[in-house]
Amino acid sequence: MVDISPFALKQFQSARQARDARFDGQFYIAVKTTGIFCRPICPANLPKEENVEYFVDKAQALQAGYRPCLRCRPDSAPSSWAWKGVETTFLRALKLIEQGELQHATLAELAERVGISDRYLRQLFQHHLGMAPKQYALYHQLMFAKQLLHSSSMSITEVAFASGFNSVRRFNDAFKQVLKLTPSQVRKDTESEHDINHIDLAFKGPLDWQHMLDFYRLRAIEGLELVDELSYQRSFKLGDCNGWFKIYPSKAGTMRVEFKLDDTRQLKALVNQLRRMFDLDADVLHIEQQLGEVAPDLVKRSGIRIPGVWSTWEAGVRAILGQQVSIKAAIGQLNLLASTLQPETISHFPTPQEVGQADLSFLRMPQSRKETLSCFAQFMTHTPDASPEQWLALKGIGPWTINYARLRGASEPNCFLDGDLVVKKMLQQFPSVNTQSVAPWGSYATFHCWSHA
DNA sequence: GAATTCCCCTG
DNA sequence: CAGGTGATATTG
Repeated sequence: MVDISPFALKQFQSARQARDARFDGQFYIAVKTTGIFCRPICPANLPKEENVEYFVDKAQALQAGYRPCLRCRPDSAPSSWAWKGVETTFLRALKLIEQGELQHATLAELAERVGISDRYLRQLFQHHLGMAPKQYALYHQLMFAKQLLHSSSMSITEVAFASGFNSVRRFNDAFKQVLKLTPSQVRKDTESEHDINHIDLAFKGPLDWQHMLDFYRLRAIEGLELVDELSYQRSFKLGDCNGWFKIYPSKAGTMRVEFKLDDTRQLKALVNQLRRMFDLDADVLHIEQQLGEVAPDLVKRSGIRIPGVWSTWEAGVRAILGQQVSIKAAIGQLNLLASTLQPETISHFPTPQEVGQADLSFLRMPQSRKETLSCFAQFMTHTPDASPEQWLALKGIGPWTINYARLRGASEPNCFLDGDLVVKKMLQQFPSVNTQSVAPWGSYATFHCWSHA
């Protein structure tokens, strides 16, 4: 037994009895009679006190010859889905539904995606919400539709399609049944017509919009992105659909998005994209509190979220062009790339196809880097959904490039760029900060480090 | 609602 | 270690 203070022991004992979730991850309970060790929250029968042994680290328990419990999975990493259990499985499904997953996938597919049976998923919804998943999805679509009726100039038909219905009849029926009004009645009630469509995205907690704008401003591509004092705007291509948006804060806790879309059925996809890009779903207060426990002064300004890039492809290109040069130099090349491939007006970031087919000799950088870019473009043309990890196989793409893409392109929450120059410097000032200690919020730790510079 | 799985205890 | 028990999560 490794030494544990009598005080801590007392705590562990009562925490174990109560299955206190607050102690989850802080210690492990090994049962001598079975040779198995568990987390404090394990639902299994409580072992007798005389049969247990406590460990602060799972490695110690392993070392002592115990095997991890199959129910509470003490071996899985904290913050992994397996660790968090059914509660998060449910929340994950909930989020996917809110993102419109059930509009194009079946319940069975959704269930498989979160790793449980459709039967059990239904049961969970009944338990947590008292309604079926499909019902919840329907409510969401209708709320979305209602907002559009108020805030857009789209026709009722367009609104129906934009909110995931495949027939106007069905849309009208469902709308009337739930909201007790017809869509056109709602439309009539809104005061004035808007010449430009908009939609409001809600978020929780602080959001340092200036920090985000500054970040984008420094890296904006001329003609594609425009960052002014209050807003960010850009043109884009979403699948086959061209579009444009402008985003800025409106009332507290709300971002307003003005948009144009060739195909309004892509609106939900755009919304999902923007929520990721501007990190609107992050629980910032929770994250900052956790980071504050690691290093009290690390969080200098509150509300920092991850400024995302439109796609992992774009993030990859930005990372490659940014290898070993200043931000300014990198943007120069990006501008050159975009304006050369689209001489008249830049309607979107160059696609993998466009870059792959282009002769890149006009770029002013080492030949090897051009080859890397070209090679990356070919790769993304054929396997657009490959995860950044798989890029490692490509010549000229290393961990730094990949981590940057994971951080900004995929908006992964736990990418701590400890290889970054600025971050390295900050680590001397914050000795307690490292990849382990800031997990699972490494990405936020990275940005907080940068904000000190 | 039954069956299965998994854990803990005792002999 | 085998056999028995209780409890929970998950499935068909």
